[in-house]
Amino acid sequence: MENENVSKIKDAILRNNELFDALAELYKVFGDGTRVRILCALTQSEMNVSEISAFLDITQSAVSHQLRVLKTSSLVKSRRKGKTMIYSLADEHVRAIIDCGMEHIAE
Amino acid sequence: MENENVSKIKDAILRNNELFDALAELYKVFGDGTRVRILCALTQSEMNVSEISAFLDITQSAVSHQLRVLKTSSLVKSRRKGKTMIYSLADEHVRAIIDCGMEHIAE
DNA sequence: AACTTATATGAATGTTTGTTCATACATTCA
DNA sequence: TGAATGTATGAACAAACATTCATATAAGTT
Repeated sequence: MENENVSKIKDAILRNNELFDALAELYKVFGDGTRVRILCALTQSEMNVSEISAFLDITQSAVSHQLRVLKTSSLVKSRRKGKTMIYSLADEHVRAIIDCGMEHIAE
Repeated sequence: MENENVSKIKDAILRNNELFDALAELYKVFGDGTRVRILCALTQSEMNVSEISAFLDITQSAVSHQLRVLKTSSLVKSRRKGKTMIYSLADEHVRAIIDCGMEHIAE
């Protein structure tokens, strides 16, 4: 009986579309080569836009567009330094998520 | 000097597009509400296609299509049981990746 | 064998998405 | 202030993708 209730709660959670959409949205951000590269680059050290662009050999415009996506998703943060904008990982979760995926690939 | 070499190696790794594309491909699979729901459902117990379809209220066809994607990505496995096909998570990494994302959302 | 149930699949369609190009905005420097 | 550098952004275009519908395949049932 207790078990049955738990099961019903689980069902309710599983049917909670908002939660899963949020989860899917998060992974969707990691689901692009350019963005993953940017995130991994920032794993090493913070960088400004030009540096990211040069380091990964991606157009400045493309980098900017993707940085906006990453910032909207709260995966990176930025601060101004003179003419440049320095980007860095927003928190350690990003690293954790990347590592988690890497482990699966390395299987 | 040692440090410089390490840095160069890191650079080389970071420029390894194949690895990041693989990572992005993996996350791309998680980056869809339907697929995440299916995976989470299978987190509770294995299910056949009809059960998944009914449980999540998604068309049988849509479920089948997405199960194929999940299977191609080695995230689920299947076995036949009479007329039905029973699907289950391929391994524990799937659970780990989902949990990892959940933690970020729950922040 | 014919029928029914369960699942898979192909084509069509509408939507989302990443990049490019051009250009605007912001900051420093002369 | 004007020029130069660094970054952001909007529009346009092509490619990728998820769902639906119709139908095919497969296994059990009578």
